[in-house]
Amino acid sequence: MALEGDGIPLLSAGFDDDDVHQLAAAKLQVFSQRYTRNRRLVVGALLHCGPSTIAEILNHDHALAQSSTYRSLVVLEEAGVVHRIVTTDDHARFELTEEITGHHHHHLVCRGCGAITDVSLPSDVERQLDQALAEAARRHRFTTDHHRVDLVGLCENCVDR
Amino acid sequence: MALEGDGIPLLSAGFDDDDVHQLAAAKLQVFSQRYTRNRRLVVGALLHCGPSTIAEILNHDHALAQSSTYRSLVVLEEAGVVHRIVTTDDHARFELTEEITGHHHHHLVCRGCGAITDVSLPSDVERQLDQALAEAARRHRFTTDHHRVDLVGLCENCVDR
DNA sequence: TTTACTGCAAAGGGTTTGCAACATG
DNA sequence: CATGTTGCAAACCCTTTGCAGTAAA
Repeated sequence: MALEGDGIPLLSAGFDDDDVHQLAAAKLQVFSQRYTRNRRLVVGALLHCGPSTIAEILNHDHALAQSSTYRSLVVLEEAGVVHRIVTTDDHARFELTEEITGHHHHHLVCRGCGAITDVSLPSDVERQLDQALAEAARRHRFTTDHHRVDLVGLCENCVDR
Repeated sequence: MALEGDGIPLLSAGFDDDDVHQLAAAKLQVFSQRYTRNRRLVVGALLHCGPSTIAEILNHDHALAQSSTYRSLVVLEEAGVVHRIVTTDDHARFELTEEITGHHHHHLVCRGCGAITDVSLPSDVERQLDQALAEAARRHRFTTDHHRVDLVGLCENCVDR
């Protein structure tokens, strides 16, 4: 199983690729959607490559057609299997949702190469932040879906170029 | 002067529109760029409307041509006068930078109408978050430009529709 | 008066969609 | 078999760019 840089498993112990696929299938079923070969390939690519652009997904699996991949991602997003990551502004990136991976995390967004690295914060910081954000939302009568904490900058490879 | 919902002035006391324009002109001058009528109009629109899309800027000032506005925003962004906000995925949004407004803040991003509301967090939360993020970046040898903390959800107007 | 900026219109490029063929339950 | 899914190619739409005319230092 893939391990994250912090030593935190991307998936909790016992979660393997099959579990992810089963969970994805179950989530699609709720929306009366089939877990087809293409959709499985897309999930497989994300499982294998982490946060990826469409181009990276297509490149990882030449069996996938571009338009179908876009359509698969729409369905997978609606079902809560994948999540669209907003980065700087070029290509869209997708990753498996926390509901699938069971792992809350944030992103280091490289403005050089666009790469995204997952990081997690100490749980006490996360908790305090959640409270402060909830309070801010309440003040503005804002209904929160999720929060987004990103660091924008340059990754190790791009910084010395 | 425009006041923020939290009762925190968007600009520190004594800052008025003229100060913003002077500061913008100074920042452009560093890059040998002129603070022209168009660029002033764009800054004026952002000053008046807050985080805005190109369409909103054009709508606010019918004297502005679309292509010129795009070009103005590129120059203003390079000079550190405006900042591109990445939201869900439709149109780009722009706001005046914190260097101009002197006010660190975060965003409530409405996935219904795309509206962006500025909020600020208690300084102790902000400080603790900064430390945790700096530590995460260090672990990954990541060079941070800035952090981004957003709440994604539905604004007051969009929630009951 | 030189250099940078503007505006129109056309091109670019990631994403979406129409439609006929296909596969899955 | 009926319905949902796929793939090709064309359409979309926000954004960028070429170029001739204009304004700013």
